[in-house]
Amino acid sequence: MSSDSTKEKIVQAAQRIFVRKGMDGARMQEIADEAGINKAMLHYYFHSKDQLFREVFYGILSRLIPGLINIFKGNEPFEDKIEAIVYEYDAYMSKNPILPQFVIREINRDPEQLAGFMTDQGLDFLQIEEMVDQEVKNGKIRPITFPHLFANLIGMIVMPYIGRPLFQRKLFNNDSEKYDQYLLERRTVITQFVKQALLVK
Amino acid sequence: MSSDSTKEKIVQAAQRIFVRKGMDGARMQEIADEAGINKAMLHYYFHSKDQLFREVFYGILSRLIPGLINIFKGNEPFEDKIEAIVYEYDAYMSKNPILPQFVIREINRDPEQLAGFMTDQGLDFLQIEEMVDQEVKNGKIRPITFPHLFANLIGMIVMPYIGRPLFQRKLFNNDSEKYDQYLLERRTVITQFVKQALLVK
DNA sequence: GTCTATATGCAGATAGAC
DNA sequence: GTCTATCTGCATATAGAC
Repeated sequence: MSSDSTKEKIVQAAQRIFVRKGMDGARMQEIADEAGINKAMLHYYFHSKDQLFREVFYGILSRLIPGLINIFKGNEPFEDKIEAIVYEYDAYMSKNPILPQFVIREINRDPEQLAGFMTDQGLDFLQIEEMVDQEVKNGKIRPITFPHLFANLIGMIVMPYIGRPLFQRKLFNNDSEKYDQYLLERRTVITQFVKQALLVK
Repeated sequence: MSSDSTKEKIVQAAQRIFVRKGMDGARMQEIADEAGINKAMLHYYFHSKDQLFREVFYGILSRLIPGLINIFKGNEPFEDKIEAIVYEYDAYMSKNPILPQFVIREINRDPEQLAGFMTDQGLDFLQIEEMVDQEVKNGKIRPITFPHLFANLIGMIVMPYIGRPLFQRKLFNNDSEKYDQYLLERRTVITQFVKQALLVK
């Protein structure tokens, strides 16, 4: 149907523009141009810019979360889960480099809704918390609580994407290819780092 | 002089408002109200909102950087430096919780200027890079390059501040006091985590 | 459903009196 | 230096013809 395809074109275009410019920097006109349609059509399909943004944002997010949940629910040993999480998350971000910015914006704009969305998606932190506690109790990893482990992991994964424009300049002479290489390295580096910090020999 | 004190009042007010709402969320009117003066005065002392923001932002930043540099330049063993960095940085952020958001915004708005500012302040990453390489070469710490160590450290420190509205909800039942407690804990947790990951026994 | 043209509203910036 | 009043521009949003 032609209506569906127009809506789809809009979403695709909005994704690209939002990814390139972020929510604030993006202009509805730009998105319309990118989609090859008229600005008014955006409002026909999505009442407001904010709604369009959220549609795109939660679309991207909802394609990430199930993978993470599956990893948590698996029966692999803890260290393998860590590795899988890092790889899954990082690979997804390399395809959607603006995702952290999206999340940060949404965290501050409407944390209630974001939290609710995660719950709806089946992301249950309490469950994971217990899992981590168990690992500690069983002497598999050094004592740490989930909130700390979580902040450590996400922080390490996300930081080079958030900081890229600065880091690339200050640390890699603004060499974009070297930075991409660096990003790839981080998967193993982070995994190693966490294992060394947590695994009891 | 009354002119100086007005300018100072503006900066103070802007700091509070920017900290509370971020650059985009802040309104010039709000800042004027907070300062108890007229909106036009803002433009008298600072030509534009952007300039005011940068004045505040770089003001806050310039009070952080010297402390960090001093730590790097000291002769303490590596692990003590890590600990000192974490404490210094984190303590500063607990007083300026919006700082990470400021930095993120500026990183994306004008990374060139930010990079230049850091250089002006005497923050030389190359120098630190060599220091880390030396520690590795001397077998004091496990192999890691500075860019990786840097991203790991900053990421872990900064993440709970960036993610607070979400983390507090999902991990601490929205209990603000518990979250403050958690933030305090992180200083020792991060230090421990990094030491365990890097120090060779 | 799709377009052109226009309205709305806001926030930053300026003019100009005192 | 400080104010009131006003302008400007832009970006979102809508009206209405086809």
